[in-house]
Amino acid sequence: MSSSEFPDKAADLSSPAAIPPRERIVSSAADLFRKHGIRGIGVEAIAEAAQTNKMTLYRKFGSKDELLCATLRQVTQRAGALWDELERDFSEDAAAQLKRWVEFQVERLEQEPGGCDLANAAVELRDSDHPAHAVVQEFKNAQRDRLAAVCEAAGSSDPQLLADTLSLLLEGARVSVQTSGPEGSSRRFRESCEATIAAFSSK
Amino acid sequence: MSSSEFPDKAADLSSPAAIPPRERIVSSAADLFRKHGIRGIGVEAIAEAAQTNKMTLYRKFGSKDELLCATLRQVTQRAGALWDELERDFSEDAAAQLKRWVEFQVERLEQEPGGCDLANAAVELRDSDHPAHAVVQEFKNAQRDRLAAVCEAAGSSDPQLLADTLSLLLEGARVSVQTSGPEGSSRRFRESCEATIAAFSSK
DNA sequence: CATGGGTGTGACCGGTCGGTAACGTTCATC
DNA sequence: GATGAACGTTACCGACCGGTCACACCCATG
Repeated sequence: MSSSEFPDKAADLSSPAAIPPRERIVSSAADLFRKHGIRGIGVEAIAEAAQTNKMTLYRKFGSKDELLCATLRQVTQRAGALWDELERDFSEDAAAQLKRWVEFQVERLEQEPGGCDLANAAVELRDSDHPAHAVVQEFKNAQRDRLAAVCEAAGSSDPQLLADTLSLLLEGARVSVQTSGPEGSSRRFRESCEATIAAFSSK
Repeated sequence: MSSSEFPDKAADLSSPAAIPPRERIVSSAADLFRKHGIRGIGVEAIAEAAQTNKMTLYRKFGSKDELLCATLRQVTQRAGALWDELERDFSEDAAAQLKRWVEFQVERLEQEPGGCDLANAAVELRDSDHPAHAVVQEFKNAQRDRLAAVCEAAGSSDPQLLADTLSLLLEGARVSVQTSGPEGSSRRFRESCEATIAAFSSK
């Protein structure tokens, strides 16, 4: 503790730079929860990963559960933003929008082999009274409704059932990646969706 | 430690009676893992639930991970036995077999709102090197293959894809129960399956 | 320069966890 | 009745956990 007090400022990319500690904590928490599970990581490790300490973490978030809910809410917001971006790319052809949605989910499936953070959290927290469950449930139903709107616009024979079916396929694919590996049923998620959409195409 | 050494033998139903301690431990472990998650329950509580103690638990199973694998293997065997039973009930009409499979899964969905123990374990244990992952993966792929055999017999247009699609629907339904509640997409699992099967019916 | 809010530091608390050691007990077998 | 395997009991270990306390620090504002 004497000379050269800031050894590798070059490696301090994007961490204590301009981003306020609260956001750093949420980002680190999301990352570590994803890697190790909620019960598998301690608050101290989260604080260190965020280049801060446990005390400031507890000043921003009253408890680990609160921090968890905050990270889940960030995940839902990010997912919502991706939806918005996707819809901006939508062509006017409503049928093409559904195919675009499928492609989008295929990409996420390949790029995020850890599955859905929200679903994983809900599975890990068996206690359905946990506040995180409300966040997850609200988000999942919202996602389904947005998808149903697309199905409706595409003029399928039974838009609600199509949305539910595609939702189940997606949820199943994102967990199958974890249970059966990348060579499991999730590998054919795209074809499953296409066959389903074709089956529901009106007249 | 003096008189009345066996206070309530009447309540000792099915526990220390004739069932050997090893099976009792596995059963209790399966039950408690299901209720509280793997990381959410301690070995001591498992031993007590099995009407035994930690020491004998560790004499039968070298570690908590070993015990977990043993319980997961029991789950796979039980599921395999249910499959066998289901196939014995199969009518000769191959198409009816698929409908029977759907009904069977609908029942499980309603009776076991906790989802699939294997999938839940895989989600909770993020570390893919954990030995439990091998048990889960092998089982999931075996289940898919058995389903594919039924699809093949039913003479659908693309039996493999149908099996993968139904697998995804099932996996999705079993996790959606936990993420979206019983009023989520899993509510229409039966109709999703029926529509899918209809779409794949050959000519 | 004084103030005060946001932040860092380290020690600490009570509790729980997975796992082990040592010793006692039961009970069937020879 | 001796033997030995299987099981029970208690205490203990080291590690880690979520959460708190007291105190020092930095820095912008007045």
